[in-house]
Amino acid sequence: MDKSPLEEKTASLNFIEALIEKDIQNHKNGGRVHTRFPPEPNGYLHIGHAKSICLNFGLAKKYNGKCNLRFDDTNPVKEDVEYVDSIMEDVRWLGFEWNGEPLYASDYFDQLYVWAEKMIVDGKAYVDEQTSEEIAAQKGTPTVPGKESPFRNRTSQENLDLFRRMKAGEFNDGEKILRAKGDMASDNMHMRDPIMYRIIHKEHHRTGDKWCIYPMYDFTHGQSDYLEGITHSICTLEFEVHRPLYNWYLDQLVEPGYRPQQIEFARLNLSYTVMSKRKLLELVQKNYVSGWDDPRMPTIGGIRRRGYTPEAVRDFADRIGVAKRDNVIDVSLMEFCVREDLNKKAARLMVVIDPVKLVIENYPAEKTEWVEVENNPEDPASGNRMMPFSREIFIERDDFMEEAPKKYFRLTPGGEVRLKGAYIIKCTGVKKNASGNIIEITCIYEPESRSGSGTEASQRKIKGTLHWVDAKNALPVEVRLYDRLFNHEDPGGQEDDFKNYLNPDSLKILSNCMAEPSVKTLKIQDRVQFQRQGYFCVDYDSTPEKIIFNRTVTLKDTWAKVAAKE
RNA sequence: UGACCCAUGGUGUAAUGGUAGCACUGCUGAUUUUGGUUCAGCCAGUUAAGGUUCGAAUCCUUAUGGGUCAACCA
Repeated sequence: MDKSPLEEKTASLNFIEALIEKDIQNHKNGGRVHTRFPPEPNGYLHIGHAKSICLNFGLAKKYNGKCNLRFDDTNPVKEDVEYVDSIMEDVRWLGFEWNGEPLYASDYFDQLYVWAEKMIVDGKAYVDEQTSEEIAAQKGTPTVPGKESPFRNRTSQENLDLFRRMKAGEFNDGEKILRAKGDMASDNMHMRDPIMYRIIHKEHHRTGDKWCIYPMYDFTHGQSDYLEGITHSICTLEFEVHRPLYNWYLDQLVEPGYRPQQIEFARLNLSYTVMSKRKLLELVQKNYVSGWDDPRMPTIGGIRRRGYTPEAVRDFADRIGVAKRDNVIDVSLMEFCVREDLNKKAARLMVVIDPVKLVIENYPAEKTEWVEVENNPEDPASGNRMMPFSREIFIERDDFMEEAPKKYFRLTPGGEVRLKGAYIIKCTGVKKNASGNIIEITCIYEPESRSGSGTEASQRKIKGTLHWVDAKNALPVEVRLYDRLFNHEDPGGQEDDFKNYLNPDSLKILSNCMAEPSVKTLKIQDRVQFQRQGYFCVDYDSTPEKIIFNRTVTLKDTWAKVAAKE
């Protein structure tokens, strides 16, 4: 039986959970927990949003509460339905289902308008008709107090009339705005007569041409939370300074009592990538990547296409924790999470990425036999499969060296190696072309050494085991080797352009890889392990004629480290 | 030269006045028909100085460092 979260004293809580548990114990809001994920539909979601999604939906789940999906769509200039659909897809892919229908801040435009008029009638808001430059100039700076607008003391009647005419479309964009009467000397810039409404003659993706005035974020978010009965309104640190305004608007508009509480946490930063919408957009627009879902992008679409599982992403979100201090998570933690998940789930396959032909001289020319190999040693239920084996096979070019360092235990001239699932072979020579490149390796095999035969020869201890593919039955496939997009830990935080730190080797396309015949049964997005190499998934571009794999992540490679040191 | 927020190993995160722990990374070693997995172990931390206290990572003060705030963006 699951214990209630409140009884689980053993697990430590993050500061938001601690706060929520205190609220539940104090029976605040009747002990309800209701969160929301409030994206603006003006771009694609990235791994930072995934942290927020896991947090908000995860909290609701943990405390038997609800989590709304609410699109913060108050600016028709930037927003589009295209994004709404992709955001819903991403949230669902991560494995979460929102409470009821998707909600929209634009659903509350009528109520917000009523509230705006109330502010005017109460003498707490006024119509300003200065230019944005004038307003900015008189707003002061964080260290210099602002000055009051010359339009600040109009009568309520005049303000109401002007505001209604704004709504009626009598003015052009930017001609007039509605401002709240805050405090132009406040240390908090957001309290210096914040703008409530602006004129935008633009069709809205949901309300069409009903409105030509649109509320600002600050005049929308808290009220939306209030209307939805949100208890804990979780957002990132940069909204901390907005909190006084968030609370102030509600205090002006609604009866004392229930209030949603804004709580801020530190956004996710990941090493070796950029997260800002602007920079990601630039990568797409200038074709440094193939699109928003390029497998190198930190977007949820990119991560999905790369082959990450939702489970791995959720586990990652769990492990990075939630706190208020700025942080940079090492991307190797994310790689760890996906390896750990895929190790349990991914079927093993033999694929030779950089093939070189190997001929077994003492193996009959016409013979093909079938050998049995495990699908996944970590999952006995996954069973075994048969692979063809014959005189000519492909092995990895890296798995042979004419002059090898001491700890190299793959194939060398005169050396022995085991072909996984098949026989022990011994190298007898190499053939090279005119330019000195190896074109063929020759070996002899030990006929008694077949794997699983139980013979003494088959049980001999051999240091190296290679993956291989039967040449006659090999299927050529394309493999896209992805690596980190940037070769600097913090490409966005440098003096010069972040694009100077793009990793030139972030994508290598190899089109002559040789796969075992069973790859034919794979479908788009299937995830597998290429034995000894890494985890791969079948790309969207794949067709039955041309199978294409994306490398999700390499296997940990102890040898690569040793070799690099030599 | 203002207000607010933050400060624990390389990274991230716990310890809620009472033994500084966990994970990732890195490094050893064992096991292994994946140089994978698994297992065992190691390196490494409370920004500083005062104060309160029997006792401080935790509370207070100051300093230092980092972050946020001056869109008719969210």
